This record gives sequence, structure tokens and C-alpha cells, in this order.
Amino acid sequence: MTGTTLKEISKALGLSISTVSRALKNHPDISEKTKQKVAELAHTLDYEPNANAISLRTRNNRLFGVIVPSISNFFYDSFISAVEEDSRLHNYNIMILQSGENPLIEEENLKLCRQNRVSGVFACITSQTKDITPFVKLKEQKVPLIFFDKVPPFEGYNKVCIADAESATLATNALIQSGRKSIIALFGNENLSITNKRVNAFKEAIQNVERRINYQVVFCNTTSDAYTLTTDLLNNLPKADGIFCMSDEILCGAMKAVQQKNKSIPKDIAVIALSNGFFPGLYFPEITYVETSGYKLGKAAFARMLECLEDNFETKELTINTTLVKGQSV
Amino acid sequence: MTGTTLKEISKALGLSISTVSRALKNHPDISEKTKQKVAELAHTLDYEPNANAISLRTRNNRLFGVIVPSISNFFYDSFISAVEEDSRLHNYNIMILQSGENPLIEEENLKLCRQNRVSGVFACITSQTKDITPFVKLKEQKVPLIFFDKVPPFEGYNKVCIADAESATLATNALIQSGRKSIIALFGNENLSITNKRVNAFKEAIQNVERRINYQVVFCNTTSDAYTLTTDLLNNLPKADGIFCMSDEILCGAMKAVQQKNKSIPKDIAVIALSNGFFPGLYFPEITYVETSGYKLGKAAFARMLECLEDNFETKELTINTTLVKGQSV
DNA sequence: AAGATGAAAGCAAACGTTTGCGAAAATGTT
DNA sequence: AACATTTTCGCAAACGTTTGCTTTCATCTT
Repeated sequence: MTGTTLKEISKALGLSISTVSRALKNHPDISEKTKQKVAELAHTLDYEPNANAISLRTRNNRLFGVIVPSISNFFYDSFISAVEEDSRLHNYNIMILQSGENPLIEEENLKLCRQNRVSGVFACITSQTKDITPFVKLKEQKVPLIFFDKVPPFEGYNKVCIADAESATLATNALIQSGRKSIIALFGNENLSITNKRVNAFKEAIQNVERRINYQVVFCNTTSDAYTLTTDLLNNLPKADGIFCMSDEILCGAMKAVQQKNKSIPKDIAVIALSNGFFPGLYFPEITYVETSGYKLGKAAFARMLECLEDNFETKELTINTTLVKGQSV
Repeated sequence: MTGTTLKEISKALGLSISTVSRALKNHPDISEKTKQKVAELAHTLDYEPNANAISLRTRNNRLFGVIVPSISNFFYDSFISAVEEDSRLHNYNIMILQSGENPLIEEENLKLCRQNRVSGVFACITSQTKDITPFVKLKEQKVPLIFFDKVPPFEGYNKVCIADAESATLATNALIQSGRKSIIALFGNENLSITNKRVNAFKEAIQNVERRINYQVVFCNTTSDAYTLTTDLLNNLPKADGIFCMSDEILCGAMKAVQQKNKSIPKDIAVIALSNGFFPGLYFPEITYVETSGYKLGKAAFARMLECLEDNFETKELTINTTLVKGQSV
């Protein structure tokens, strides 16, 4: 029922528990002969160390908490995959927690992390999160905390982000260079700094060009927001010839509206998105996008975590570069 | 660093550890006065019980393992959400593990579950999984195991599945009733029983109708498989007027091909899918689908888990009904 | 007033490991 | 042969809880 223990093995072999423990860990103090015997019996008895006991004793459970608004999201999924991959490599486990855009659940999740004495936490805050004191508690307990993607607007934390401004600039310039004159620009939640950075970069890119370019900026929180807003805008601005989508969710909504209007891409209208790459490949023609790679972000976040585990004091803000991936939509 | 402990509270208050422990649990043996004092200090000291110590002592860590091929999948995501929701309600945590269609990682994940002494496991096997002895170990240790969706073809296990045959029948009949005469039928991995059940139901539904209906069945493992195969078939069978998609992955691939061919839905060709509902809503016109709800599946699986935790012996095979959700694609 | 009752709290063992230190046995050194 | 050294192993405490049992008082009963 509860699995073999060191005690059982030690009894069966007439050894002490400590000897068995050391034998299994290949400790030099133990002779090859006993190591053999122990290994054998452990195997036939299907011995599996009790992770809880180990964590308790060593005060290190080799577990990371990963907190995201939702796992139904290819961006976070790829982030998680990257973290998971590296965790496996370094013999860590991860506990994935969703906060569903609800700060209360987010706090619950943090409590879970603390109660499980995780070795570190990767967190992407919800767009509703104003108060980050639950996160501060972690910091007080010296458990490394890496914010990623959606990060709080405060100093003194580790942050790993997409190069928000750069990515928006890249996308906007692509639209400009294809000669578009009237652009619908769809952004996400207005509360987030990630959104504002992108909006500003978008506007700046447009102002940097001599030619006069019309644009309309709107904010939408969901795919269906994006759909209805795009539909409206397409009706009100019949001359619109370009759509800028800040995220995959938005791209999906916008594309539905474009399909409904029966606009031809890229002849009638160009579409570009900041994206992880999955959704753009789903459409025909494939959507041109600026890659905001959750995978790369995850790799960077993990590397930073490892640094923190060694020397805990400093905090850093990192940025992941982005690249334009050409489809046929611009 | 390591958080407040009962010992610290007890010392500060001149009480014994056991008294503090009982006070925090509202045990009747403890007076209201001390309960107050303890609660207060615990709060100001930010006491959080050490989950590892509790699990070790009580041999019950209130943790479920959830093993899926991938979380980048709306079906599994919604399954996980359901399980998570109910787990939260019952004060359980879940450990989400991806096996990435790799039986080796799947086994690793199971080992993790065993080492963490989880209270139960929800598992969806990979399409490559032939050998289920790692799962058998769990059974031997009397930890409840619920297979869901993709389940092994053996007796004596708890299984919770979509009504595979029924869903395929429903979808096929919808195609038939709209008068389609030449159907492209796209299915997933041929190894899986889930696939075979659906194929058979599809064929049967077609044979049950008097009218002569052409069809072509193909198997595809990925979205891009579905895309290329659909493209080919659309070329070879210009008369094709219906597409049956066994899953969301397949739907996405097929739709790309349809968009490329510039076929009009539903005039030129009807499209129907077995789906969780997310992707069908992304297209215009919205795709008609038979709802194979991961959410409902999760709810059922959790309920079954709870039953197992009470009386461990029996095993059951359950089935979730499906319903047709009308879009404008048929 | 003496024993019985009950309320409130403490003792100590246990969960399964890890690990510093000491003990015993085997080997080496002169 | 006597001592020093090394190899091999065991003892026991600790990690932070929970819980059966005991102890200590204050309160009732008669």
C-alpha cells in the first residue's frame, strides 16, 4: 500500500537504515558488495524513495511552482514546456497552477507554493493583479521568484519578458513597408504594461514615417471581443487595409471577422500578429507574424532561476528578442 | 527562509507543540482562549503548515497526478480544468504531467506520481503506449487509477471515455441528412481504439442509409498531416461535398486546405468535426460539431476517483454522452 | 471533605529520510 | 606484536507534523 521503505530493506538484509540509504546513493563509505546486495533487493522490492520524507529532511524538494493565468494558451504552454524540459534535465519537478485571471485564486496558488516549500516560482500575473504582497512573502522567505511575460510594474524583481516594444515595431514596420494606409490595431488588456509598451511602439513606428497613415487603436480582452470590434471597425472604416494583432487570441477573433467580410488576404487587407506561431500557421494564406516565443522565454526564465538558486540577492530584468516570420498575409 | 513552525509558536506562547497543532485545527480539547492566542500569533508570524511534513505524517498528501500526452490541447486543457476545479473544492491539489507522446517520459511521470505518494492518478495514455506495467504498479499499491479518453485495451481498469461510436454516428448522420454524397473522412492515429470505434461507427452510419454515398477514409497524426491529405483528396475527388474530422487537430488542418481551395462552406462542401468546441467557433461560418467535452469527462473522472477513494476494489468503465452543436457549416 | 468527573494541555512516538560522528573490523606499518 | 590507518558500518538526532495516551487541575457530586 504505502511502498517499501529503507527500514524494510535494512531489516531484510541485517543492515542499518543509514547503510542502506548510503548504499543506494553510491556513497564511498559503503563496500561494493553491500551496495550490490542493497541495489538488488531494492529493485526486487520496487523501492521508491518517499519524496515527502526527503523534502522534509533536506528542506529542498526540488520543485518549482509555475503560475499562469491559463494553460489553454499556446504561449504559456510553450513556456511551460521549456521550463519542464530544463527542469527534467536538472532533476526538478514542476507544479503547474492556473489562476484563471482571478487574483484570489492566484493568491491561493501562491499559498500552495509556499506550503509545498517550492524551491522557486515562475509567475505570470493576471491582468487584474494589483496587489503583489503575496509575492512579496515569497521574496521574504528567500525563495527565488521569476516574473515572466505579464509582470508587475515594480522595481526589484526578476523579470523575463518579450521585447514588447521591439516586436510591435517590427510588426508595424512590416505593415508600413507593404504600403498600407489605414490600419486597425487591436491590443489586449489596457491595464497591462505589456500592452502599453506595444501600443506606444506601434504609434511611434507610424509617426516615424513620412507618409500619412490612418490608424485606429482598440483594446480587447477576449477573442470574441476582437471579433466584434473588428467587425465593427471593418464596417466603419471600409478603407482599412491592414490589421495589427497584439496576440493570438486577438488574431483569431480578427480573422473570423475578416473571413465573414470575405476580404481577401493580403490583397484587400494585410494581417500581422505578435504570436507564438501556432495559430498563424492554421490559416491560408499563412499569417505573417513576429515571433514572441514562449519557449525561448521559458529557457531564459529557467536559466535565470538557476542563477538565483546560487546567489540569491540580485534581481534582473531580461528581455527576449523577437523576429519576423514571413507568411503570405502582408 | 524556511517558514514558521509549530515549535516556534509553541515556544513563544509557552505551550506544547501538540496544543498549538490542535488549537489551529479547532480541536474541542483546547480552550477558546488559547485558540485565540494561537491563531493570532500564527497569523502575525505568517505560519503556513509544511505540506511535506503533513503528507509524511498522515500518509495522505491530498495530491492527484494528471498525466496527459500534452497540455497544448484544448481537449485535455478542459479536462484538466474540470479536475482542478473539483480538486480545489475537495481540498486536493493536482500535479499536471505531460508525456509528450513518449512512453518513456510517461513512465517517468508515473514514477514521479509514485514517489510523491499521490492519492490517485488520472491518465490518458500516449498512442505509443503498449506496455502498461508501470500503471499496474500503481494498482498494486492500491492507488486509484482512472484512465480517460485514450485508454488501454485491457480489462479490469477504471475508464472514462467519450461515447466514441455515438459521437461519430451523430456527426455522420448530420452530413448524410444534409444530402452529401461524397465524404472525406479524416481520422487520427490508427493504433488507438478510440479511432477504430469512430471509424466503424462512421462506416456503419453510411451503410445504414439507402442512398449510395461515396467516402474515403484516411488517418492522420498531426494537423499538417490533415492539411496535406485533405489537399490531396480535394484534388483527387473534385466531387467531394463533405468532410468529417475526428478531432480539432484534424479540423484545423482540413480547414486550411479548404480555405486554400477557396471552397465555400457549406455551399460547396460541408464540414463537421468531433470537437471540444473552441476551434469550431474560430471560423466563419462557425463549424458544426459534435461536442466531445473534456470538461464533462473531467467531472465524471473526478467523481469516479472519489468513489474509488472510498471503496477501492471495483473497477468501472464509464461513457460520456455527446451532443450535436449546430454551426453553419453543414 | 473526599472521591468522581471533565476540561485543558503535555508527552512521546511515529511518518521515511539524511547525515555528523563514533565504533568496530580489517588492513597496513614498523 | 603493537600501533596507526583505513574501510565499512551503525547510532541517533533532526526535518515538521499528527495523535493516542497520560497528566494536571478545576469543578461537581454526594
